[in-house]
Amino acid sequence: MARVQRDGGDDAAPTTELPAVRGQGPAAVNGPAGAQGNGRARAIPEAAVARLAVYLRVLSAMAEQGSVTVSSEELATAAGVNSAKLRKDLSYIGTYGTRGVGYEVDVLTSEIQRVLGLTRQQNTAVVGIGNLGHALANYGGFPGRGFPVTALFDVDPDLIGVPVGGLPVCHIDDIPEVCAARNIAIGVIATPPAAAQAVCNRLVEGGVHCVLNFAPVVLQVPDHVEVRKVDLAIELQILSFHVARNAEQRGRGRTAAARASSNGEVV
Amino acid sequence: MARVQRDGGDDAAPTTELPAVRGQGPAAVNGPAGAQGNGRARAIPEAAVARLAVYLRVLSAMAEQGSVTVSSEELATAAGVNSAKLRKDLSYIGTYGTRGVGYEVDVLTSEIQRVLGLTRQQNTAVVGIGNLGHALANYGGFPGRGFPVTALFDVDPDLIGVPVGGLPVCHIDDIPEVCAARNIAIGVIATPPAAAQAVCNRLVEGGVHCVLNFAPVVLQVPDHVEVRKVDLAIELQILSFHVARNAEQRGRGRTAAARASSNGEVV
DNA sequence: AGCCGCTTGTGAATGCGTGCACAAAATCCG
DNA sequence: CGGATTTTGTGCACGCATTCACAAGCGGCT
Ligand SMILES: NC(=O)c1ccc[n+]([C@@H]2O[C@H](COP(=O)([O-])OP(=O)(O)OC[C@H]3O[C@@H](n4cnc5c(N)ncnc54)[C@H](O)[C@@H]3O)[C@@H](O)[C@H]2O)c1
Ligand SMILES: NC(=O)c1ccc[n+]([C@@H]2O[C@H](COP(=O)([O-])OP(=O)(O)OC[C@H]3O[C@@H](n4cnc5c(N)ncnc54)[C@H](O)[C@@H]3O)[C@@H](O)[C@H]2O)c1
Repeated sequence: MARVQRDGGDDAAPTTELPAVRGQGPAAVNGPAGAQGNGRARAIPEAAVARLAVYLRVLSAMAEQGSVTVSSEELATAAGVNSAKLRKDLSYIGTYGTRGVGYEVDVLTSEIQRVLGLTRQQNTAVVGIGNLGHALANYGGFPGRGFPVTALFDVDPDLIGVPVGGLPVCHIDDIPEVCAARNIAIGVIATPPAAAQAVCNRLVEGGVHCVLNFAPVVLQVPDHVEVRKVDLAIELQILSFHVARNAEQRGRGRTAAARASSNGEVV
Repeated sequence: MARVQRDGGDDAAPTTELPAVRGQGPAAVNGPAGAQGNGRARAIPEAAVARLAVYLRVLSAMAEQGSVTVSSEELATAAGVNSAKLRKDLSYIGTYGTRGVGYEVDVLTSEIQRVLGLTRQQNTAVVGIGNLGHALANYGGFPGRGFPVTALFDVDPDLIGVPVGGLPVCHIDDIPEVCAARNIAIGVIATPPAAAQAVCNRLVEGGVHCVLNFAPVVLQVPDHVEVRKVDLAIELQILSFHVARNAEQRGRGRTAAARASSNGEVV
């Protein structure tokens, strides 16, 4: 397992340890006895991790554009957040800014990459090479960001062995074996909902600890497996709720608060 | 007042008004004067709205399976959440349970649909008919859940006029006009990142108030427009963080306490 | 060198979300 | 018909997240 290192990482960094997220479990264990032995590393809130990934993308865009330093204000507006929140997020990973000046783009970039574990590539597998699976397998944004797609799986006999995006499709019965052999870290499920749980179980068998699920079902997994789901229908329904809310608000004369233009347009 | 009209159904329900979410704006304006005049309707937390959509899906699966009533415990485990949280979520939309028995599946279904604004279909447009856009246009799960795809747009001359999923592709210059004409409520952006902002602006011109964005950029929109983004690279990076964290934890002997069901929230 | 303006980093306050625990209600059963 | 049983609905407390506000620190300017 060659620890594939990304750009010329200063892997040295002796001071900062890799922090751990803090108790998100029920009844957090922070009793008086809970004081954990590791003196240093502060915890990173889950919500902050998600934003760090956004900052990373904005930073890379700025680097391409030639910027050398950024202020928290600049970076914050580009990322669509409050500047205080941004500074607090960055403070979780260390102190890399210069007061009165801002942050060095490349320093901040590599520090965030380090904390997110992006100095090491994560092999990814896609299961279910249908409409969505094809798009995912062909998408250049994954390998480009350190997530090479190194295995594809499906159950359809017509697909087995066919190369998609340059990689031949394997049969789902081989999931455990192939995942273990190719050191797959992340499994992406793009099968019909009915098959998702079974596929997930196979992935876990193959030693996959992280799953990204596109199928609209709630997966049951052992404690040590992390699942994130992307559910487009739910996203649309949340938007639908806002449509209804806005229509309601527009119906009655609402206090100035939020509205900006809201001129004549009707639903 | 044009209260959101929902189809014929049981509009009776005199008690429950359509509630509004509370301050989600940046720099929320909830100053001391912010006390809103509407006495009754309680606010639904944003997080609860996302979960209601999940409950809805689980409920429809249960209805197909022939269930007539569910207890909060059943529904909660099926949805992957705490039963207390589920009951609290449901309490935001009204009181439809029977103590000692549970909830009637069809009643709960229609009440959640009502609150989410799903009694009315939301016309949806997809912009950028590439790999991802094709998958979205062909996906049956959208029209099946009340989000008919009624417009497709692209800039590629070879695509204009070509039917995809039975619907011909229009040119992006026609976005404002076509969106207004077809009463598009939700716009889905699946273009390359560089084009996303321009496309978004056109959608807003066309009267679209809700946008679902797949392009990895932060969109700038007027206050009255709601944007949700689906960013797969960020999802993978969050998973990557957990890989790194677990590797770290596994390095040292860590107390068992750790993890429970975890995730839940849709990003 | 010393002062000034700018920006970071963070303590503190507030608000929100979550989970617990229990009273209220409704059905079932003796 | 009354009590036992079950399950809802919610008050309450706690912890996380967000935001404010400001001292600390750094560079540049005079
Ligand atoms: N297409 C979209 O835009 C879209 C949007 C949102 C959600 N989804 C979800 O993503 C999933 C895939 O969608 P799709 O449109 O690509 O569907 P699809 O039918 O085009 O593709 C499904 C693929 O999975 C394969 N498959 C079926 N059973 C399998 C199994 N047991 N193991 C492995 N592979 C199996 C099929 O052979 C097929 O290739 C579905 O769950 C769908 O709900 C899709
Ligand atoms: N394919 C995936 O699995 C995937 C995954 C995550 C994110 N994304 C993102 O989704 C977006 C689309 O991805 P894709 O793989 O479908 O790309 P793609 O290149 O296959 O398709 C892009 C489509 O957008 C069209 N287009 C280009 N400029 C346009 C413009 N100005 N207006 C309208 N249409 C325009 C192109 O003609 C093409 O049809 C990208 O932003 C990508 O980063 C894709």
